[in-house]
Amino acid sequence: MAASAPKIEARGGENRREALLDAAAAMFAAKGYDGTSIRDIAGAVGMLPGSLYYHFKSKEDLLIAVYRKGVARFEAAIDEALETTGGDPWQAIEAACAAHLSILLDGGDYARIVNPEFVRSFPGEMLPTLNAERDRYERHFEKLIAALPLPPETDRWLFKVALFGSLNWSQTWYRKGRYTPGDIAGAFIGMLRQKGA
Amino acid sequence: MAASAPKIEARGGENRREALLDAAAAMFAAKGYDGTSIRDIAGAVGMLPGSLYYHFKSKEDLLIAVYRKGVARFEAAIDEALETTGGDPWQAIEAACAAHLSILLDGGDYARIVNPEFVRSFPGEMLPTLNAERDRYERHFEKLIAALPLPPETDRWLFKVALFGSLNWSQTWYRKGRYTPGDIAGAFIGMLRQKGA
DNA sequence: GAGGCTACCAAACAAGTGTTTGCTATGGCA
DNA sequence: TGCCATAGCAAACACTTGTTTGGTAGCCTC
Repeated sequence: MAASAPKIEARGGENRREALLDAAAAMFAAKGYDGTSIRDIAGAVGMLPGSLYYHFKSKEDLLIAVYRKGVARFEAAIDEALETTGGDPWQAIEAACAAHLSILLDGGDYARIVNPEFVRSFPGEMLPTLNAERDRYERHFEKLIAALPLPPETDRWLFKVALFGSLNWSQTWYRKGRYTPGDIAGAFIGMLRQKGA
Repeated sequence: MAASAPKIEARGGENRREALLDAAAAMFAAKGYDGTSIRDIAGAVGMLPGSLYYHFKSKEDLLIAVYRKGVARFEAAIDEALETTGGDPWQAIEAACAAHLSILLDGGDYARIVNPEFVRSFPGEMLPTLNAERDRYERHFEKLIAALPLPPETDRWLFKVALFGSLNWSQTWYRKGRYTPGDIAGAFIGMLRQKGA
């Protein structure tokens, strides 16, 4: 991104763009990409539809920007979680899962956009771009799983997708109150952790 | 395709309705509900857009019909799987999971529609109707899980959503060839099955 | 105080949307 | 033969969609 001018944000410069991103994230999450119109988004921040095109060159461009911000939140959360965790691999992956869940469940609207099942409804040409972004994030978890003391017959790739499935599925049933992200992460890891190890 | 029946089937009674359902399922699965137009669906079976309204009274009505057919497939598959399974609870749930996966992964386009993450993009008023349909299906699994000899501290509800997450997530990574639905079901159940029990 | 840049308005554009309406060709039944 | 339900055509309806274009008020610099 071009960031060479340090003063120009004096008047609603970057704020308006950010407001549009927030509104777009909220409405995409609520009604889907196709279900949300430029007029909806612009209207939510008190703008006319045409004015949005000053900040984003197309609706797809806006979506990509929202998506990037979503992935960045996940990455920041597990980076922070892993910094404060000791060497025990089970503890490390549980912390990463808890961080993942905290963004997924309480991280606002941006997190919803990142869900691959959500992404499937997007215009096809942008799919490779978005998936590459996501793959990079998942690699953090692959490393953590590689360090786990699992029974030798365990397929670690299947382990990853099983874990990811459990985690991401929580979006469909989670309601605030009953369980915290930490509870869920602990329970899931507990189920997957063989008693002998 | 039409080897022995040349043109006469252009006016088939129930066949045309079924053809519309198939086309709708395929296009909903590929491009989403909003991304698919009545013209697309009607055109796919060689009909004009208005003619579709003879068979379905609205686009939402068509979607509900597709969804119902999707859920019915899942139910038929696990009903059949459970009939031929012995009394061992772990064996029973593994069979149910394998049946669920075989529909989810190789069951064609109808299966995709049932995914809740997909359903979230549907018009809001129909959500309760669709979810009730799905809850009924999930209850089969709740019964199977209730019969499992799990450690006493295990939250069986979290066990269910963890398992369901792993299973349904497979839609996002599965490609034909490497694993069969049976392989995946066996591996997932194996991971969740504590060695001591 | 002239020029230029930022951020936006106002209005239109062509294309596509779900749906309704009136009509018609077909085939079975009395 | 006449009747009637079936299954679909043809054309329009009112509306929404993403996007473009031309203009302009306010600020900053020279």
